[in-house]
Amino acid sequence: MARNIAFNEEEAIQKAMDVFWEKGYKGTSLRDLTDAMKINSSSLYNTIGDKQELFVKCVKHYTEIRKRDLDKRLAGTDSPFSILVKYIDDAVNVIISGENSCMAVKAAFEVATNDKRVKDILKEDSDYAYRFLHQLIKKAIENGEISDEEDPELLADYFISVWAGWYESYILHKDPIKIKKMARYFIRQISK
Amino acid sequence: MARNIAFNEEEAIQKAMDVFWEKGYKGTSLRDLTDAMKINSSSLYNTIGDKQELFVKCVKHYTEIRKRDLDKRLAGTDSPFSILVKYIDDAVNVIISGENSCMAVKAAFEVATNDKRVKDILKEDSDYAYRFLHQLIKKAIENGEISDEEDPELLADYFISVWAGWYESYILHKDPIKIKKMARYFIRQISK
DNA sequence: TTAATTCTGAATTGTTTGTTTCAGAATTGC
DNA sequence: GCAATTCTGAAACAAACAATTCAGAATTAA
Repeated sequence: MARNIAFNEEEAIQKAMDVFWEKGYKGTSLRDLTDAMKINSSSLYNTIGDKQELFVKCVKHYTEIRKRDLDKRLAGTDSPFSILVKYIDDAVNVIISGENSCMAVKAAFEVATNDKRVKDILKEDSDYAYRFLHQLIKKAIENGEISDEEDPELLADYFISVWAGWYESYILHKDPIKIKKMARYFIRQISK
Repeated sequence: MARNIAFNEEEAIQKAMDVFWEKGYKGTSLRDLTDAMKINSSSLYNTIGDKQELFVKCVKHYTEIRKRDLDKRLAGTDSPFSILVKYIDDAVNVIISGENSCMAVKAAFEVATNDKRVKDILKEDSDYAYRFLHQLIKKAIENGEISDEEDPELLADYFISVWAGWYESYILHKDPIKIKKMARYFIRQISK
């Protein structure tokens, strides 16, 4: 019988993800990847596949982490509105404290236009965030914390868009106050 | 005395810009560029410079076109508020009718993090749009078309962010209605 | 026409790219 | 321990990459 694979695939993908996240798809060479993953290219090709395949797996990994995060936020006993506010606060803190932008946003602009698989994964990720926001907003409206004149579907889409734009703003201006103000404005607007 | 350059530099940069716009910086090879520009690589290196230099010139060219567009919008006799609404409408139409995203947004995510020159050009471009929006909103508040409780600086930043996010939304969902709804929501919110 | 200068195009540079090969080390079940 | 199987690592692959070279064509002003 055969021996087992000597490297931990999930750990390796995590390492590869970090490199792709920083350098982008085209900006990352296979040597960058194998160096970070600490495996030989033959092992990579025998187990995971080629560069594209690896990238797809990294994006999938990235979105799975985000999915788990959203699930955890729903698991608590906080009110829908306070979950929402906490989520927005945390999103702002991730933007203004991280060196890098969101990998999903970067990949959307660089890769999703050419690679259907990546696009579908990111679309699924976006839809998941949409449903997360949508249900919270809907419940918050029922609780009377958000005005019933607001459209939960629209607001969910709207937040996802502003949030992506905040990353671009922060790349260019590196101004935390700007982002914080916009977040506060968004919350104030939807608050009854 | 010496002969003149046989190719039109601005035309060549326009062609190069189209390629960079579509394929990104890393995704564009020098062959792609010289093919589109219809010049030899030696001519390119003798007149414009290397790939980076060319990209910087292309981004600059892109932002100059946008600058001229904003200036033209201010030149008319329309009210500040209607200039604003028309600008937003046009922005939406560009997003939902174009195959590609905004080059400035794409470049911000792919290149601006590594290349200071590109970042500075894009920052300047963003600041120009900011001033454009800011003055229109301010005047619209003075005219009573926008509530004086709104903060023109915040709203200008806010629109620039949502607008960038709309591009990501459209890449993933290709849903014109989504974008139109969000634009209408933004206009309705600021309308007195 | 001429001499000075500059631009052009084909060929080529060394490097880096993604990918494959294959001999041998490692691990397994029996 | 052994045979079967599979993983590993160094080396090598062709292709693509950005960039350079240089001889000669083209253009200029006198």
